[in-house]
This record gives sequence, structure tokens and C-alpha cells, in this order.
Amino acid sequence: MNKDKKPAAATPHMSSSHRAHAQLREQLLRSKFLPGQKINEVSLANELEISRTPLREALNRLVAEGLLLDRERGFSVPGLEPEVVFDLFQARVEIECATVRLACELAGPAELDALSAFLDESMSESPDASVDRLIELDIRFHDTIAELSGNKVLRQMLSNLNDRIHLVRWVAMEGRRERTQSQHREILDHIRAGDTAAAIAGMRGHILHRKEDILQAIKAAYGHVYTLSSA
Amino acid sequence: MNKDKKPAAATPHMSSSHRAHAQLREQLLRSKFLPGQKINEVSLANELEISRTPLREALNRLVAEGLLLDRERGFSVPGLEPEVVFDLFQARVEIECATVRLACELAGPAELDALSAFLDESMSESPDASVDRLIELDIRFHDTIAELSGNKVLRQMLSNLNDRIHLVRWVAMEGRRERTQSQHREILDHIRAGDTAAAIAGMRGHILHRKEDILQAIKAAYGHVYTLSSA
DNA sequence: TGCCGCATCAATGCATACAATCCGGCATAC
DNA sequence: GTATGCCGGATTGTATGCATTGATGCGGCA
Repeated sequence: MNKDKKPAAATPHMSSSHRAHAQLREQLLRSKFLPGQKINEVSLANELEISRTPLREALNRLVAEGLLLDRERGFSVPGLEPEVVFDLFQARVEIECATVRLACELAGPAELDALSAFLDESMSESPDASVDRLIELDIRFHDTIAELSGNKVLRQMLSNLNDRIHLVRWVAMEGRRERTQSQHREILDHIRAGDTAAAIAGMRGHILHRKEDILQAIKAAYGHVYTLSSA
Repeated sequence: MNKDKKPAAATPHMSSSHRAHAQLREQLLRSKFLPGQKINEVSLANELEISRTPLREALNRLVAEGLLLDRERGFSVPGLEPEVVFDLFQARVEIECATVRLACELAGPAELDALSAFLDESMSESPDASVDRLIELDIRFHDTIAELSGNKVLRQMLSNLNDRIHLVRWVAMEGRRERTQSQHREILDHIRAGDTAAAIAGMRGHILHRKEDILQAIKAAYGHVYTLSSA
């Protein structure tokens, strides 16, 4: 499973603009830029060792993806406005509930076994895994369900939402290391049992959705990103 | 309601790339380009009376929005692959169900009255309205519900989906002139009655979702777009 | 007649050049 | 001391130029 190369890592032989897009996406997920920061095109072009033309093409794509904003003049990094983050998480909940429901209808035993095996590996490795790795495993689980839903559009939307909430998810993962994995297991069990309603309910409860939790995560995210920038 | 100017019509004083983006989006919705057609940048730049640089920036945004594809070399218009169109409609159903549910929780009497008044006007005007106008009214109804859901991300996603299925929706509207309006009325009544489940069910039944219906609409779309091109 | 190779051409991708605009600082006037 | 207006640098937005690469058409040859 997961043979698609969609998330587009920055490989050498691609065009400059595509490489720039992949690199910038990566850097945005890793919070190399501060929320609200303005983008300086010349310095960024120098860093990436390309000219401004392909850089701007990449920036324009990132704007359309919601990973950047276009101001009156130039581009900037989105802030962490709570209303927007709420909406993003709420949208994610809805998409994920849709994908589990569809996956319940479509997924065969073979695929579910594979997903189960993946969870087994994850759980054995999780106790001492880095947060980055945990996030990777988490995303992988949810993406696999999206894949099993058979709907590429929903899967793509989910991927986009994941990008946009990456930072907040990252900091929220700290206090949820074990809970996350066991909830994944429960959701999968519901799917295998054919209990669609329980699977959906499990997913809904699994994803960060309480306003206070999200707000707290946002605050932690600010702390995280500013320590990163000072380093 | 609907004070946002988000869909971005092409106004004079905006930058060339933004204007190009708005114009091209419009032309794509109106099927000025054939499905699968390759984009010639120089000729298009000449038509729009701008240079290739801002044009390419616009094209890149349209790619990120799913309104264009980027080939190995250059850009092209997405085809009407049934699998993709199915996924788009299915995604739309899921988003719309989510927005009605949220709207049921959030919408106040004043907003619902306004929406009701809008439906009244629509129905009086609908018998002799053009398909373009009908689509406009249809989109407006659904977008208002998305607005009432209070979730800007879901609303934006819906807008994007609407763009991508515009053509198929257009041709499907022909045989659904009255049905559409009365179903809108029913959905709204359910919302006003506080019957969330019925509102969702109404929405689910309202949106094109049967594979055969969509397939038929796709075929009609091909006919429509090729008669347009020969004109 | 059909196919292959080559040459010419057109179109893309990128870099660079240029124009317009904005921002900050500084001087001057009040 | 504060406000105001102007100047210079910096930055964005657009146009143009150039190299590369893929396509296309034509002629020769089997």
C-alpha cells in the first residue's frame, strides 16, 4: 500500500519550481518560518539556489494549497489564528469520518490485515520513537484508511489538511503518545467487525476537536516555533 | 449574506497574474478548453495580453486547485475520467452533509429566514431562467448553507469542488430544473424544523450520486463541450 | 510504399533585466 | 519636540532573452 509518490519529496532531477515547492513545503511543515512572517523572495531564491521566477511559481502553488498567504505585496506565512485552526481540525474530522465510513464499505480482509500488521509494528516501535516518527506513523494510519475509502479526492484533501495543521498536531502529539496508538487499534477493530457507526464514533473521538484542547495546542505551538527560531 | 468576494472575478486594477487566474478560472468553468487539451502558453499569453511570467504563475495556482494538470512538459486541462468525477461528487456529498449538520446547529432564525426568502425569489424566477442562472442560484443556496456552518475551510473546499465539477453539474441541471428547487425547499424546511438527520438525508439524496446518473451526465458533458468548441 | 534518420522548428523552463511601488530615514519647518 | 515632505534603497511584479528539449516534417533507403 501507499505506493503513490504524491507528497513529492524533493528529488534531484525534477524542475526547479517543483523542487522549490517540495522543499518549501517541507520547511513549512518543520516550522522553519514563523507564523505571520513575510517571505523575502531574493534571499529565499538565493538559499534555494534558483532564480525568483521558479521560486514564485512554487510560492503561488503553496498559496493555492493554503500553506502560504498572498498579501497586498508579496507572500507571507499564515498565522495560527484559533478560528482558522478550529476550522481546519473540524474539516479534518468530517473528512476522516467520511473516509472511515467508505472504508468500512470497501475494505477487504487483506487490506485490513495489512493495516493491522502495520499497527503492530508501530506499537512495538512507538515507546522510544521521536515525535516526528510518531506523527509519520499517525499520518500513515489515517492516510491508509483514506486510501481504503477508494476516494482519491478525499484522500488528497486530507493530505492538504494534514499539511496545514502539521505544527499543531506535532505539539499535541507529545501528551498523546500511547492513547493515539490504542485508539487506532480500536478504530481498526471496529472496521474489521463491520461496525461502521462505532468506527466513525471512534474516529470522531480520536481527533483533536475540543476547542480548549486545540487552543492549548496552539499556545504550545507558539512556544515550540519560537524556540526553534532562536536555535 | 455572501459578502465575501473570494471567488475573485476579474476586476481591472488587480495584478496581471491574479487577473489571469480569475479569467482562466472563468473560462475553464465555461469550458472554453477541451478536456485533455494542452495549454499553449504563448498563444494564451497573447490572448490575455500579458507576458508568460504572470500567466505561468496563474497556471501554477490552477494546478494546485485541481483545475489544471501539469504534465511532464507544460500544462493541460483535466479530462472527464469517470473515476475522478465520481470521487469529486462523492467528496461533495460528504462536505455538504457536514455543512448542513453544522448549519443545523449554528444557524439562527434570521439567517434561515433570509435563505427562505432567497429560495422564494429563486422559484419565482426559475421557470424561464437560463441554465447558467440556475446553476448560479443552486451554488448560491449550497454556499449559503456552507456559510451558515461557520466553517470557512469547508466552505472553501466546497467552492473548489464546485469549480471542478462545474461542467458536469451544468449539463445535469437540464433535466432537474424544478426538482432542484423543491429539494432545496425541503432541505431548508428540515433545517428550520431542527431535524438534522432529515436535513442530511435530504442533502444526500439531492446531490447527484448514483454512478449511472453521473456517467450519463459525463457523456452529455462531452457532447456539450464539443458543440461549444465547434461554435 | 513504408519506415527510419535527420534537420528544423516550436514551446517550455529558467535567468536576467527593467519598471513601479513601498518603506525607512533624514532634514526641515512649525 | 513633533509633524511633514522628500529622497534612496529595497522589494515586488512583469517583460524579455536564451538554452534545452521534445515534436514535426521531409527526404532517402530498403
